[in-house]
Amino acid sequence: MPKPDNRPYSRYSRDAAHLLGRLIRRARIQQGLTAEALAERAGISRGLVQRIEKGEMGCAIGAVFEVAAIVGVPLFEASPAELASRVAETEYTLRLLPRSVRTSDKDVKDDF
Amino acid sequence: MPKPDNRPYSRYSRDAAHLLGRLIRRARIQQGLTAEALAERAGISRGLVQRIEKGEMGCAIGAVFEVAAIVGVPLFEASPAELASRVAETEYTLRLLPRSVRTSDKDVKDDF
DNA sequence: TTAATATGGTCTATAAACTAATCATAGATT
DNA sequence: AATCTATGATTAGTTTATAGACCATATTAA
Repeated sequence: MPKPDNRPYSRYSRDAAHLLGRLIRRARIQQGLTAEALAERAGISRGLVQRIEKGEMGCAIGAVFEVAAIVGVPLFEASPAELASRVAETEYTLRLLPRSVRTSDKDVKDDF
Repeated sequence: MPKPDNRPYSRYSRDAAHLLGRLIRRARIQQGLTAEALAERAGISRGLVQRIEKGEMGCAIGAVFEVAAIVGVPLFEASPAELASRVAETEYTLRLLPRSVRTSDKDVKDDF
């Protein structure tokens, strides 16, 4: 089951997708860009742009991020250089961690 | 064409997806969570968790954001409350903008 | 008000994601 | 070193997203 749209999504992830969609839409309109024009630049259909701007959970993250990049919505509040830097940094700390996890269940830490 | 993985993605969007995947993987391992255990909690398959952690562009944004939320990777560097606040704020400024865009092509502003 | 067009919605065909199962390997624990 | 298990990868089958065309409506500009 590929996670149908009526199933359990947390409010946090839904809010995040929704916010991203609205930020994209706002940026597009502020730049006087047509939904169709944006779709062309991103190499996707106008219908997909609409779904992205609505924050639908089924859209491919590649399409969403690409559109965001085109209209200038920053991802991770980071510039291109900062993004690359964080990728490298995360890649490094990841190498210091165990590559496999022992027990199946442990403590959860979703507080932030 | 739903944007096949060999096609033109900007470096920025690819870096963003890649970073998110690695952040998720790091958080999961730090919490001693098995890929399978994480998949169960998110209601998706283990294979999808693997693809998400690799930063593949075809994954549904809902699945990616949900997994991120579960392991505690902040989206938009924001807490749940901040996220909701930004949604409302964006929704508001969006209402002040024209609902439809006139000309097809205008100036692009992807500098940040 | 009228004309032009951007948007929103719906439909069908196609491409792709996703699941589930399996296998091989690497890693961790005793 | 030996055992147990998590991970990585592959395959086939199912479900879904996406493209593309279309129509109706709303919005903008003249």
